[in-house]
Amino acid sequence: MELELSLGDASSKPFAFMEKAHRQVANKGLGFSMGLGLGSAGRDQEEQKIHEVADDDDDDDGEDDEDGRDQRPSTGLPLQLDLLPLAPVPRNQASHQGLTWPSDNGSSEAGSSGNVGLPARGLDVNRLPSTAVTAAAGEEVEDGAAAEVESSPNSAASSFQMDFCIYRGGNGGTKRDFEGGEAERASSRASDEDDNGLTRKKLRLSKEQSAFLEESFKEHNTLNPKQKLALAKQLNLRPRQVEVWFQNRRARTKLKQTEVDCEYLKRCCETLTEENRRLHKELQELRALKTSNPFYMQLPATTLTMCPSCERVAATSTAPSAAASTATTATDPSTTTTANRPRFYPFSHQPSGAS
DNA sequence: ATATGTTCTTCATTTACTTCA
DNA sequence: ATTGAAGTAAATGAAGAACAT
Repeated sequence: MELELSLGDASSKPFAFMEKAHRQVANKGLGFSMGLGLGSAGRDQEEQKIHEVADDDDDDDGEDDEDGRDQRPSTGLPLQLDLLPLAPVPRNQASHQGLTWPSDNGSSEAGSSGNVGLPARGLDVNRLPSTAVTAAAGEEVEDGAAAEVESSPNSAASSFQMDFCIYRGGNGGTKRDFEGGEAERASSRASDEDDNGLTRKKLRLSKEQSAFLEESFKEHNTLNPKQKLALAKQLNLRPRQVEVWFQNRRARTKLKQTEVDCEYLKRCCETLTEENRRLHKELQELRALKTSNPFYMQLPATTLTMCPSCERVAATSTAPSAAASTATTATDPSTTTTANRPRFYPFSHQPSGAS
């Protein structure tokens, strides 16, 4: 039995303790290992682990690796519902997880999937009317890529774009209905932006836009530039909005994971407390045994040892003479205790390999 | 090898907006 | 109908890493 609480430096060997724990569990079901890495190491994997299952099937196709930076082998991390931050993932790590994202050829593929049965109603709450967009194109100083999208030949007429118009529709339960409120809000936003660029207007994404982004996020939690542009085009958003949405989404995922981690650690703490209580009790019993048996009184030290064969824990002790001789010659007690000292095994058998 | 600039990411924070009492 | 607190999520800016030159 081994109690291991690892704090920090989870990046050095991320799964060492997990392997140990799994071995022990497999052996006798008594192993308990707990790893806790604190710090920034491996924060990226939290999200990745969450989606690893979904992404596993796609790891090989690599259709999104055209820009070269995203080409890297699969990490092959084991699927674990553990809470252990892993080693840091290289940038754009998620890109290799292989989603079938739009490529250069006009993104019609993604567009067809992107339509997801949503009706095109020709009003976008997050975009100015096409004429206004044209007029305001010069004002898009925030994101040069947005202008690129707008000016792209592919974007002309937006035959494949999703046109979102429902503002938190359905049971989202806003007080405003679409027919009146949305058009008004959209136009009012446009006028606000036109009035002064200083007032930051937060553009609420529609339910459909959020759902589509959510689906995309399930496939990948990060975007490469092409994916970002394609998504933006599909959703009729600025690329910067898509990027920000993914950033915030990753933050939410991490926050949720942190909550789960806290819950898990709480349970682990309770378990360890209970284990500690049990070990204290066991220690008291052993001390009582020691005082009641004069044989043990002559031994210089009593330690708990696990039998390598049966892995039962028992008290072992060194013989006085042997202990004295090693004490005079040994430079490193930790190495001499097991290597040189004759051992007393209180088990019913002699463990294999024991001298 | 080193310095510099660019791009991208995460993180903490701000702020617009919604919901509810 | 109004208001203010609380919650949510979009947006911002700083800092750092990776990469190219």
